[in-house]
Amino acid sequence: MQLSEAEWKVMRVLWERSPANARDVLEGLSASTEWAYTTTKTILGRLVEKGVLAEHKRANTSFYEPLVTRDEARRTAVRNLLDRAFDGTFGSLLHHLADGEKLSKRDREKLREVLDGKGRKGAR
Amino acid sequence: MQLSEAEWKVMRVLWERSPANARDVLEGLSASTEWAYTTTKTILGRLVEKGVLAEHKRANTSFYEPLVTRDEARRTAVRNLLDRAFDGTFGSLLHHLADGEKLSKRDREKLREVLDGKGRKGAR
DNA sequence: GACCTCCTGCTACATCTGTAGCAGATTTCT
DNA sequence: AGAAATCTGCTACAGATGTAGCAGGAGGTC
Repeated sequence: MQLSEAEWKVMRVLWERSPANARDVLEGLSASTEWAYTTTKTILGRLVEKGVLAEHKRANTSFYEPLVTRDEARRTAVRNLLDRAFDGTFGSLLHHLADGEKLSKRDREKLREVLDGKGRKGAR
Repeated sequence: MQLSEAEWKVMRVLWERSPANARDVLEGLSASTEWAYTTTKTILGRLVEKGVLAEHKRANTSFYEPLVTRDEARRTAVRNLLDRAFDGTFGSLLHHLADGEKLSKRDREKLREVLDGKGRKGAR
């Protein structure tokens, strides 16, 4: 399930604190975005339609909750990038990242670290 | 400059062999796509408009040539993914890749290799 | 020179995405 | 209860994207 830019914004908030209503999301976004309340609602609606969010009402208000984890969404996004721009292979992306992108010393260290298995969490 | 799915497809062909005309591109795509000739033309036109391709005519036919390198386009695409889905930081993506994604032994080796600076080309 | 083929420029149109307004129902405050 | 604040469901609309048709001009063929 591909997410659009605006959808990512909303999801980011909901992965932070979930069940949340539209008002909560709008506030959670306030740093990065200046949306009308209804804009938030529209995106939330589309996400529900896409099956990415669950919606349940309490009183007259809808509360939303992710049905996919952030990691799943990320995986999909990476997969998509791979297919579009990197021959569909990790190798290609990895090479690009490590070779071309301006990784900071920190990033390199960090990456080496995870590669070495430190910081591994529940090896999938 | 963000490229759409269809635009990537066309660019892929042109990065392989440019200058090429619409017919060439269509043929270069034939493996992955079953487009009408005019579809190819439309995308080519949009890419020219976006300033991603140069177009010059010989006789009554247009030939196209990339104005951005594949690497530049990839960089932009990665940056975009980062911003959408990974807090805008490499660290986040790297961690996701190394930790979560199912990297093959080969990929891990390769990654470590590039990290170590082997296979470095033109260390910008 | 007539004809067939191919190319271009323009137009079209459905879907997706970003953004938001409006009206009516519901809740809350006083 | 009446007013004020909210929420929801629907509608709208412009720009991007995917996909392609059509008509007229240019070039090659016999």
